Amino acid sequence: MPARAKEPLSRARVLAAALEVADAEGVPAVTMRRVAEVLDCEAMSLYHYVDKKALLAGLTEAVVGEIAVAALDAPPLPPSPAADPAADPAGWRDVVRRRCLAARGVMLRHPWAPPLVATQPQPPPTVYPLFEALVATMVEAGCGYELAHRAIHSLGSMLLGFTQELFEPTADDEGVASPQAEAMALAMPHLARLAEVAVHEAEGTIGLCDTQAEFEFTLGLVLDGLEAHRRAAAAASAAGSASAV
Amino acid sequence: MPARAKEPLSRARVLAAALEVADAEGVPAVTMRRVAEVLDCEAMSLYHYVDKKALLAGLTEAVVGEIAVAALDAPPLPPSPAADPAADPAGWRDVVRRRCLAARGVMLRHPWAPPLVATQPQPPPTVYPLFEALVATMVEAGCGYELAHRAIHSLGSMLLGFTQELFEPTADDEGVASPQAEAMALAMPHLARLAEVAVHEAEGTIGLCDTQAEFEFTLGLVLDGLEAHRRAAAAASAAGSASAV
DNA sequence: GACCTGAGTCTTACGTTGTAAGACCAAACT
DNA sequence: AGTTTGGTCTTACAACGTAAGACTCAGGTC
Repeated sequence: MPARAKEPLSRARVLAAALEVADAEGVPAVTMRRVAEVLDCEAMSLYHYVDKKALLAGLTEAVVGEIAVAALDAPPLPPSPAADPAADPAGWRDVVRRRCLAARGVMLRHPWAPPLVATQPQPPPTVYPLFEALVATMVEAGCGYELAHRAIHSLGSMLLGFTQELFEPTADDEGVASPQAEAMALAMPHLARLAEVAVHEAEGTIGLCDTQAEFEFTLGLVLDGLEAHRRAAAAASAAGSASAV
Repeated sequence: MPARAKEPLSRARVLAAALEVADAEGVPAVTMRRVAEVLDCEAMSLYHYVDKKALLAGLTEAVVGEIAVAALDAPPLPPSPAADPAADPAGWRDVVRRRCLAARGVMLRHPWAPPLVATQPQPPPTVYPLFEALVATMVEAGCGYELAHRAIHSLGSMLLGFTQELFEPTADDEGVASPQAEAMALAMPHLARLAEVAVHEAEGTIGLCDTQAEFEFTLGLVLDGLEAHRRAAAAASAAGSASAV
């Protein structure tokens, strides 16, 4: 599908082409020549806009930007008439949760993204609007800046880490158990039992692990933990001001 | 430091050389020729043991194996005389916590590892002993297999994700604020405020974010959440068996 | 002894990658 | 007209992964 109508090159067009290649053929296929081919020009022409490093950095910028807009579009807070800060102490969790799920949705559409992001020396500036929104939500809900800061770290790392199927025993279970598999099961009784249980439970889902469910579970853990911290801090500060009165 | 006394090649020696190169010069430097140079032989000689893909897979296997032994060595459970299952309901958290911290320690010694692991199609078999130990600890403490399963996912993803400084504003703060930085601060008041607070707090630590502290905080969040689930499940099953009596 | 065999290593060679150097070209100024 | 200049293309090169096959040499067989 190359050969557009020869509109002029630009950094944006180069990055778009790179994204196209990455989505269709994976990051290793993103070479200067391949991208040039998509743009119907020569590889060396791209160097006026990016070299290889900048190309990958731009690609990162693009996905992260996509994540940011998806997360920001997700939930502009339900009606909330004349919202009083600290009036809706629990609602912030739903807002943050939905933003995280939206972000994860984008990651799933670009499964090559997490390792790419992880190799970049700097996070792209396109995350900042999302950070700002998350911090705003949390601070307005009565979490302090420290807690918001930690939340960013926790949630960001979750998002980066929750790509791979750390488990997934190659989907060749319940068939003829190979001798080595049997030996392993003997050596690791708990894992073997776990696999059985998981298989029993997984009736409906594809594969052994429902990664989406795992993600949502961990997300819930983290959000509940943050909320507990918020409440504790709020109680402490209330007690403090009460004793001051 | 090449030119060993010409002991014969072997898969193990090739992998050790690759690890050496990766630690000293990063993953991109791990080329067939570079590894061969360390082993004082020709690149093509390596192909009897690994090709490039297998080399990187073996490297992954090596780090993950290192993680597993470090985590397993960490805490063989404090004395615990004649331990009664479900007698020490909270102690499991410390065991798991120390294992996770040990695992992270290894990751920090090989900062190139997370993106490598994330690009591997399968997790290396060297994780399984660690998984087994973690599941054993949790199950014996009264967590069910489902909860142990989720814990593996949560903790594994944390470990993978918590590498990068998602934040770290290039360490050029408090100097002459560039006009663009000022514009950004205006557009993102909460982030600007957060940065101020973080700087104030970070007196002692290096950089803006104390990633180790963030990791430990999130780890605590997750472990506490898991413990809450364990307790809830234990209470429910106790009530169930009580009503059955 | 001579001979073969096969695992392990090395030589050579090819296609692909990123990119330096500079040629080329059209549009914009002087 | 001539000159400048920003953008594109040609050519070329070093480094990469690896296919093909030649070499080396310890071990077994006659």
